Amino acid sequence: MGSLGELERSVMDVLWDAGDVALTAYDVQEHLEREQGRQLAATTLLTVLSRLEKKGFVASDRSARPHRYRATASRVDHVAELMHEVLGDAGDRGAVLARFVGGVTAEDAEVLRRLLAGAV
Amino acid sequence: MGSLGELERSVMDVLWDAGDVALTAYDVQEHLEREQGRQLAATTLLTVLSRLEKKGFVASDRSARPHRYRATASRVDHVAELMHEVLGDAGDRGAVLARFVGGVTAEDAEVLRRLLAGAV
DNA sequence: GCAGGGAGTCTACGCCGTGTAGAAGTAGTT
DNA sequence: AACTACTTCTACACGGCGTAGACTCCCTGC
Repeated sequence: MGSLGELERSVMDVLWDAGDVALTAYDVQEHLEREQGRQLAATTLLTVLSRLEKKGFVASDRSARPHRYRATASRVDHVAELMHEVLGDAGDRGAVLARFVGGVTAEDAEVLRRLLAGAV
Repeated sequence: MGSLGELERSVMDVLWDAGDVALTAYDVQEHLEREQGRQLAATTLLTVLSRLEKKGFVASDRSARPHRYRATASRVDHVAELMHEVLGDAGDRGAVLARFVGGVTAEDAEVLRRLLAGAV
């Protein structure tokens, strides 16, 4: 579906790093300030979080007074899904996989081998 | 690097399908008309081709009078690279690969197994 | 060598997504 | 009821992309 802008991605990173803990917009604001030295108005984060929610990337708990937000999927899930999406409109899947595997590090190849072995 | 818009992607598809044959803007125009029923001005295609060239997706031969354009990389290369790019900013590569492999079809898994076996 | 015409580039415009935030509204606390 | 913390609404600028007209250039035939 929708892709992520640069600030949106930063916000998602904060939420993803928080794991299952739902954060408030102010938490996110603080994290960005601390980790990136980026000073943003609270309303900016609220807006971004709303947009992310509309896109389905975050869910919110509006019963808590400072609303709390959490990512709907983990970063791992998100990235893996992106990979599938990309592979999806590839044409020749086999060829793409070959090229993909060809460019992968030795460790990654080993990981893949193990994963595929388990699935027999 | 840069991503592709919707028309840009269509144009790339035409070029990719053409393989090594370099096409003119008018060829592309005709293909889009025929395959998608999409009527576009020639200048539109010229503009898009220029932008694609600036982004590095196509190369042009300007000695031929109707300039000829070809894709710099195959679709397969492009898609595989995208997959690597995505995997790149993943955080936990192993976890992503696991999730990725988990969602792959049986045939794809078989293909991967074969590819990885060969690389031993 | 010059005119005509096909082809390419320049410029432009509208739309939409995104970053950014103030103003205005709402609700909980005292 | 008022104060205040929080949220939503509205807004604006900017850049990418779809789209193409206007303008320019260069080759070919006379």
